[in-house]
Amino acid sequence: MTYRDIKADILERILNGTWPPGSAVPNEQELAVEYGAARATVNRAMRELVDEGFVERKRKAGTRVRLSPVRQVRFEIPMIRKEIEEQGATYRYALIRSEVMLAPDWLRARLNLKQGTEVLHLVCMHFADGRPFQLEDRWINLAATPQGRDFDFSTVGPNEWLVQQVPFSDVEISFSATTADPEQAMLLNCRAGDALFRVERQTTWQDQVVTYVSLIYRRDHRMTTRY
Amino acid sequence: MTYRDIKADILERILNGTWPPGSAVPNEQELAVEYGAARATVNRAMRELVDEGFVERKRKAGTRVRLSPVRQVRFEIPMIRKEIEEQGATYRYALIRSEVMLAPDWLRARLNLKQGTEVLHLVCMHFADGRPFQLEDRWINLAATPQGRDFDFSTVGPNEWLVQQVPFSDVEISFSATTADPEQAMLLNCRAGDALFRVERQTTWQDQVVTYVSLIYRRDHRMTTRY
DNA sequence: GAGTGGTCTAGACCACACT
DNA sequence: GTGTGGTCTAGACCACTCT
Repeated sequence: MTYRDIKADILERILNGTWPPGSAVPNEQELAVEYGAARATVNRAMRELVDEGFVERKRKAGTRVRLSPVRQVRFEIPMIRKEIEEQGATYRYALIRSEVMLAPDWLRARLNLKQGTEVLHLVCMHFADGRPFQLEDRWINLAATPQGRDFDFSTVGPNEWLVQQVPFSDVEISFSATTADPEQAMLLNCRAGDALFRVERQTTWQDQVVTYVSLIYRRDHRMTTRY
Repeated sequence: MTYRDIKADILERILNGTWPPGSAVPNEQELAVEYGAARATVNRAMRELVDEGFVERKRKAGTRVRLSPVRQVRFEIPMIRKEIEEQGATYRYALIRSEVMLAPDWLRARLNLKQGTEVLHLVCMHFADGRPFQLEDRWINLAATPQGRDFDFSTVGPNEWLVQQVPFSDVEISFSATTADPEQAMLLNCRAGDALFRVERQTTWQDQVVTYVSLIYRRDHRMTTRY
């Protein structure tokens, strides 16, 4: 019996109703005896079942099957170039606009920036087989990443540049729907007022917001995953 | 040194550039000696770093810091009642429409159903503090879940019923934007043509699709998470 | 106080992937 | 073949939390 077998067996008993939601699961010692395994092996199986949201454990109280399984989705966030190339399409990038400016009020409030902070505002397009795929509207905090001021983003996209500057950080991401304004409609080759799919991402490093970006896709775009 | 300390220390070295992206990390034996810990303890720390996308491991080849961080998002998918109640709002549910019918062609194609399969089509509203929050447009495969035919969904929502009836092995979920048709606009109290945020979910058990549901939110709805 | 899970250890064998 | 991670074991001690 490997920990995988034990995990699968326990999960089977949960799913087929042997141990219904809310019921107690035998303790590790008992399961170890039943499966003829070490307690550490049972423990690993159970820890993964906790991770996946099937059971809850408390010291002394023991292990119980969750009433309603807390299912989690895991998304990979690929780089746009990879995403397009993995679809078998040709990737093309274009810088539309680039300007250094004082952070506008809405951005200052959102990113918690001091008054007078300069930001780099970039608007870029990402094409798949020549068709507009993603509109990237990015704001880079120059107080956190001053080297961005002089970098030439006309051939390298800001995301590819940033991941080399700030390798790992804390990210808040959100998905929503929005409507196309006239400029967005022109760039994405749709009509003003059309529904668009939007991903917003805010990246923090050491308590300082590095960048805020709004990634806008045409209405028919789907982000899909399995679990 | 606990495995948490070891993990934190290794992560620190990755973040501060001691072990830059692409570089090799010492093997488990060496790290165990360095930290004065058992190899199993180092192993647990490293396994979590793999889970979190910071390093890659291969037998024989050893452990390397990932070049481009494959960052992953984890979403919890709460039940709608909980989602609303956790916002401190009052939840209300209403069944709008319920009918048994032959699966329409687009659904048959999507769910891979045989011709002549009967499905239950439900349209439901979920309200937060009396305001439309989510429109649920659900299709239940009666070949997989025949007991749904006679259940009364006027007080219990289909999701709450389903999780008690059917275990599920595989879920495909996708996010997109769509436009309100006249009926949706009326139910969600917005205008036809408005942008809406849509979550689609298809649930499979033992190679048979159990249910397909489209969950529609008003434009201002955001799904947010951190990673 | 006592029962349960959380973690660590030292040692072992195995499976894979590279040579 | 050989080096690496993957896993298991038996035993131990600890930390939380319930009574």
